Amino acid sequence: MYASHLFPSSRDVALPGYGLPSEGSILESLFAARPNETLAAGEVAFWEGDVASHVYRVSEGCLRLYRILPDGRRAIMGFVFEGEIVGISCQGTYRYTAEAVTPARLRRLDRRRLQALAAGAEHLQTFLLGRMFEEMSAAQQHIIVLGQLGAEERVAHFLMSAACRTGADQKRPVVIDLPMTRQDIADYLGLTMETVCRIVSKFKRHGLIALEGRYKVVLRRIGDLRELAGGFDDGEPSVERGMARRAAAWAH
Amino acid sequence: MYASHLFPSSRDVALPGYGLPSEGSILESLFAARPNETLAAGEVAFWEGDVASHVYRVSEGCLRLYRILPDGRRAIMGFVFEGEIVGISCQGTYRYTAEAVTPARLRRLDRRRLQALAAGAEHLQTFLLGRMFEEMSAAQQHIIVLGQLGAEERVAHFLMSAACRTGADQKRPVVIDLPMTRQDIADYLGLTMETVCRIVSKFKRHGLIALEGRYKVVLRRIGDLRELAGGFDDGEPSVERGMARRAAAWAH
DNA sequence: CGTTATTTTGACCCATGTCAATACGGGTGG
DNA sequence: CCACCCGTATTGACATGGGTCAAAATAACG
Repeated sequence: MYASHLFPSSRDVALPGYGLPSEGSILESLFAARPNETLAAGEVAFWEGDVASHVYRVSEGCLRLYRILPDGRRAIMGFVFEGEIVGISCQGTYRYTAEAVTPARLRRLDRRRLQALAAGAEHLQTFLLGRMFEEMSAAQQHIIVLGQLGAEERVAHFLMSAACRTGADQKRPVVIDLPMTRQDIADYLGLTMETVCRIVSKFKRHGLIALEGRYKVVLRRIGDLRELAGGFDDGEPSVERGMARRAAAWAH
Repeated sequence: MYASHLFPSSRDVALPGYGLPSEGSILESLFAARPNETLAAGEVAFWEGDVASHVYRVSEGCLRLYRILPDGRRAIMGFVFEGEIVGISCQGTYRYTAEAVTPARLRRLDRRRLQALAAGAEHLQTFLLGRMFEEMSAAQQHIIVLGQLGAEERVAHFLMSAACRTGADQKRPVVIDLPMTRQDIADYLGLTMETVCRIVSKFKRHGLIALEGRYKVVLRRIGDLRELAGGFDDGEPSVERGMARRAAAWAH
């Protein structure tokens, strides 16, 4: 059940979304056998409150996951990209609406069937559980971003997360795709669209990034961005970092 | 109901098919067989980054769960009270430090042993999984509080959460215990101590609450507090609420 | 190409943070 | 049991980050 060691902790735990790459699992073959459904931009895969009957794998495109508060505010809980899975950590009903940012395609697995399969397959069970741990970890990371970081830090962190997710991490100029709107980013980071714009512009002005059209960003000085992001990342704390924190904790 | 990360109570597992009372008591009896260890206020049960070797049940007192950022900021991820369990949703290493707010006592279960037991006990497995879902749900709730709510809303939500957890929810004047310091509350809500103070004072001035000493609050007008909290709670969305959200989503 | 939604920028304001001074409460020792 | 003391909480004055409202610029798409 808690066989964590079996799973290499993924490096991309801090990514803005809840879906994580799923390569290398039997899940892949299960999904591959399902039809590839199409979603136009703005269409909804499932609604918050719906019975969580399926687990989805995005084969193409990008989804936003959000909740609408009673007064109309929208909280984006995450984004899901190609190759990632959504709907695993739901119980009973979905906790957010999943809507296509771009035209998208996805395959769905029946939850009950998946559950039944997992019951007999130790490693599938462990894999799913590992996924939940990752989502939990990502949620905790997001809590820290929203609770502790200022606007610049949040945007920098968002860019870094996107970079990590895109794969290329340390390499110099990384180009990342941000198919979502500024408003989406704002709703995800707990800021306004205008603030996101200003900060992006500022980063550009200072040469940290460059824009290529509306939905592509070149990260030109990743080190500086990481520093701006608060200097913390999402991996398991290394020994030294663990110690550093312990020391910091002692200080007060 | 109102959040619960704050107070992830182990009793109110109200989701259909998960966490039946008897399932909980298995875990209870496992814990009951363990020695009751003592922690002085300020002592640490485990550190962020430590190998997550045990699961703990607080038999008395209150713990704060936190992470320290590289620059010294402290993010409190939650509080744990008597009867509650901590450490279930960790993988490999603990993701936060657990420190006693008050003098506390707790019992620990070896994680590997629990794992082994769960492997043969379907309902124990289900129970543990249900707890993880709850923690996930609570984390998502916290994300919304931090990302979308203003300072007053956050404090109101915090008080409501505490009230729900204390049990009495609808009854008029509810007295709640807040053994943590204002700074703790601030670090939990992503505010400053001063802001928390001002808002508490304001609530008092307006007759929403009354203070009894430093660590007890009387909620005198729960309805108003709930409204201030943003009018949303943590339960499964009801049908109407689901529809309302859907409508709101359509609006744009 | 033109049309329209999205983004960007600007001016202004407010909520919340910061810094600093008191006040309070509760634990301790006499 | 009382009084003192120190850490915590509260309040105040001021600064500022980020929100709001509005206008202008830009890019995506037909």
